[in-house]
Amino acid sequence: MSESDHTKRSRRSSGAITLRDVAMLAGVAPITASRAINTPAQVSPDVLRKVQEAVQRTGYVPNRMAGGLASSRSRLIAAVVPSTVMSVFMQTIEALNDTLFDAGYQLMLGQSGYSAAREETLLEAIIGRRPDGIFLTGILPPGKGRTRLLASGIPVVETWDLTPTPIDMLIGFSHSDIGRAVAHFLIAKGRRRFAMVRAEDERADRRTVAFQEVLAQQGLKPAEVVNVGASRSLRSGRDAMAHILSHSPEVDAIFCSSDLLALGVVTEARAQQVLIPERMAVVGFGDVPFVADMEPALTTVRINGGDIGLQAAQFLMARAEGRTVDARIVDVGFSIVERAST
Amino acid sequence: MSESDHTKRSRRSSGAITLRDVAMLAGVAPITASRAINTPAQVSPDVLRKVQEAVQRTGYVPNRMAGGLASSRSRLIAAVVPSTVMSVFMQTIEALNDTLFDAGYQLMLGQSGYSAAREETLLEAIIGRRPDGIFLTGILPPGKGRTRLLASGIPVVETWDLTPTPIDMLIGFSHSDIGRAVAHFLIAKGRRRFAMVRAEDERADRRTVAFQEVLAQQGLKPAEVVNVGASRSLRSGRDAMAHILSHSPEVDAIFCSSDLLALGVVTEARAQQVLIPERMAVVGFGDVPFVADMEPALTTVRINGGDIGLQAAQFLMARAEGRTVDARIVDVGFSIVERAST
DNA sequence: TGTGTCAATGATAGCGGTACCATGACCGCG
DNA sequence: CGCGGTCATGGTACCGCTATCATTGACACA
Repeated sequence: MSESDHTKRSRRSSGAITLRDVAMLAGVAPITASRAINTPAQVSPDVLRKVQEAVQRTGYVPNRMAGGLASSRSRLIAAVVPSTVMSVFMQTIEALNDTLFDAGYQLMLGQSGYSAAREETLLEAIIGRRPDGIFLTGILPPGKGRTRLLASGIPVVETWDLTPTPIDMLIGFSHSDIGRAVAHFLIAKGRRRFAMVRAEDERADRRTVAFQEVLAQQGLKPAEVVNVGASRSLRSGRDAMAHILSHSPEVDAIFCSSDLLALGVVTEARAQQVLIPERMAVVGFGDVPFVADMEPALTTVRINGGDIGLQAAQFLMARAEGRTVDARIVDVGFSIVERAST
Repeated sequence: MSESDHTKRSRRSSGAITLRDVAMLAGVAPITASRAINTPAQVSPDVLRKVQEAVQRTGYVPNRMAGGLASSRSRLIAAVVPSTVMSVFMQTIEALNDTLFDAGYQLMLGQSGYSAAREETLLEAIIGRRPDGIFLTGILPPGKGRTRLLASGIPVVETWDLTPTPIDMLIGFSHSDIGRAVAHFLIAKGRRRFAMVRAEDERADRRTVAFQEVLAQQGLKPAEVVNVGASRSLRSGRDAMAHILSHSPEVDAIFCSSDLLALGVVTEARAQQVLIPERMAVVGFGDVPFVADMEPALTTVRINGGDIGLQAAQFLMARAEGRTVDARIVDVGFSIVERAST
């Protein structure tokens, strides 16, 4: 009845409420309290009620680090993205996170910053947490990181790309196909002199190469390529467009490696009174939410980023729970959304 | 010398390499291996070398769940954002993550989705991981979540707002001040009939109220307020602008609650041949990276989001490491960046 | 009445690390 | 030469939870 009738805690204890406290209050063994919380069907209604009451009264929040350590299931999923700001990947991450959260998983986010060295450190940090699954944007090239990941045995989903040799699972689409499809699309529209505005990125590379191949097959001149490097801003798009207009005035169609760059191209075009689509067709990439309502509305390559996130979450959770995933490689495809800029 | 001269592992073991394995290979006790890895200064050069070699050979990655459990330091920081897609907060999150990562911390991301119920569940999930710190965008209103957070004893930083009664630490700015400042700014520019385009959000509320107060003080008519609800898209901005133009044609200045809405307003203006800034001044909020290069460049309220993330990271790490933070409330202020839209 | 089955509960032994304390070697010093 | 102090290393006991196996009692059935 006094304020000090509880046993003294060990010096090492963090002092927080533990399952033991709840069990004591409910008058059951810790393991029974654990069952009442995690698998209520396994305990009697009476015990269940008492434990729930004790949880309420104490404000107990289970320590998931301890639980994870004991059960080898962290209920943590790690995601690696190159960047978070204004990135097409965020729709995927949002869908991933939503799906995971509703199923009781937590998301750990890591930024690789488009740098291989950083990615390696990041992977090590991630593996250290023993997540139940790892989500990667893009494909991990062979190297130490890939080896480590393989050795860790953690389920992995690579996304936003296609390869016959994924680490584990894969949900993506073919960048080469996109390059080809856009080339055919623009040629069918009557365009003949092309330019590309692209960031430094291996996937943009493959779109570029495929795009150029189609031009060559059709006996057209290769596209003028402006590489804006790591700077994926609207400004870079504007600068690239200014460069194209002054150095290659004959160009009548531009394929950009992101919607933001395309927005820059369109913006510069307007500033210089270049009519879109009359004099210049512009195609973006990503179909981020706002490009449909721009003026002119942007023609772009639509990727269902949310779907990638959703499926990735389901795959990873399935594997975390011991189920098998049969379709390990999923091609979600893409579509060219034709709007006013072409 | 054979392939089976190692002791059999317990049935429960995950089978991964543990510190014990490394220690055995190096011929030292586990605790010594631990020291070699975590506090190399405490061991002899000889032992250090042997342990490092063993780590290399085995590909050992420490289990941070176990470490965290034993030391009560998870090296995990949780961040709560309303949304990740096209959000002004992502610059803050990027800076937060970068700073934390370089110091060996990992970021856990949670999306509250602008919903109080979800935020509560989220907080519980977060506390269960025993992070060393929690980053919140916005201020947590009194309620169960706040109580729980307080009870958990975990360092908390609230951000992007100001209050005299934070849970713990606070890095932000005054939304009322912004509302007032923008009102004065536009009045000084000669504008007299105002409108506001805003999303449903308590902080936007306070900017609105303060804005209206100034108008009242100056004997001006209250601003027309268009509330776009939860939809923060460019489309909503366009629709709101269309509504204003048809219902309140006398309006000559609009303050938007986000840059994206402002972009919508500007877009609709152009579509309807409404001259900006001649006939209509537009002010945004956030100064996201691309609005400076739009046409016309957007006048907006600049918040140094990166700085908030950086400082928040430093505060949380300081507290996680037992140091004290003296300035618990930091006002990072804001500025009105005047560009071509006013 | 014996016994097999099943549901509910409990005891025990870890999961993989680290805090804490103990030990022994070595050193300098009075 | 004895003593205290420092350094490197090790032993032990946890951190807070769950897997695994054991126990108990109720009940059905022969």
